[in-house]
Amino acid sequence: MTLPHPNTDQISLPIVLGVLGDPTRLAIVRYLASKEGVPLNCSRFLDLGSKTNLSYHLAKLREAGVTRAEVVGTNRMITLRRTDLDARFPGLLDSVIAAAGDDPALPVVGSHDIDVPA
Amino acid sequence: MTLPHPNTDQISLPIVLGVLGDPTRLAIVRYLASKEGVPLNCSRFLDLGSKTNLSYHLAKLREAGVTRAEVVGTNRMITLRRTDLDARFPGLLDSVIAAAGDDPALPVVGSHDIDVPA
DNA sequence: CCAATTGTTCAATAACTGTTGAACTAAGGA
DNA sequence: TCCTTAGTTCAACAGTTATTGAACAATTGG
Repeated sequence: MTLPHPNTDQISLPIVLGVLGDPTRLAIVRYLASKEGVPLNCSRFLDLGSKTNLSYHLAKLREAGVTRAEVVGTNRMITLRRTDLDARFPGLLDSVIAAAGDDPALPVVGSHDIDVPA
Repeated sequence: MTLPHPNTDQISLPIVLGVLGDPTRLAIVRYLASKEGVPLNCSRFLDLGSKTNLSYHLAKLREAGVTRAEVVGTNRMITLRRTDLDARFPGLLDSVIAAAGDDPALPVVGSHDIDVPA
């Protein structure tokens, strides 16, 4: 009942870069990074596309080794494989997330989230 | 007779990542980084593919803002746009080059150079 | 059990990508 | 001038990618 993930040492640089070379997936990664530690289910990303389309993009990210998906009931809890990526490609994820962080051209997840004042 | 290049602020993160998500182009960038400062003409990369194919990949890199191509006679002198990329996406190029630096899966430029280990 | 929720799989499709060979342009040197 | 060198452009092609709706599977709650 677990989903296939590459081992850390199987993660390929060109594949990771290719997978990140898509605005939808970059937006997913940016959102995951902003909620690090919090496992999110797929529906969290529905702002970015249809259910089917998200399933496709999340599978790409998982197969590339960028994300991990854990099956919990009917949910797949998605997390960034930060530790693994940092070990394999030091600094890469940080610089990508920083660059994506203020890119207004990327689509946004949770634009209608409730703004919680401090 | 100058070739079109994007301005620094026009360089797009997903486009750069997408362009780097190809082994041939990563090999080109890795080689350019290893010869930084030295302008190289296109023929330098013929190990990686046919003349036509190289023209295609080098155009992709140039249009994405990763490389600069200067016309000098019948040659195009290719350089990495390191300063521009560092300004736009701090740390990104360094981490990509470092990650590519020891990737045995990438094709190699200049395998006939003085490269032979004892 | 039944129904709702969560997400995947499938087939179809349109668009894009990488690769090729032939033909082309442009500059430089004999 | 003619030939060579350096590189581009073009049309064609096979393969891949992103997207969609319909159908499917699995789990959970009533």
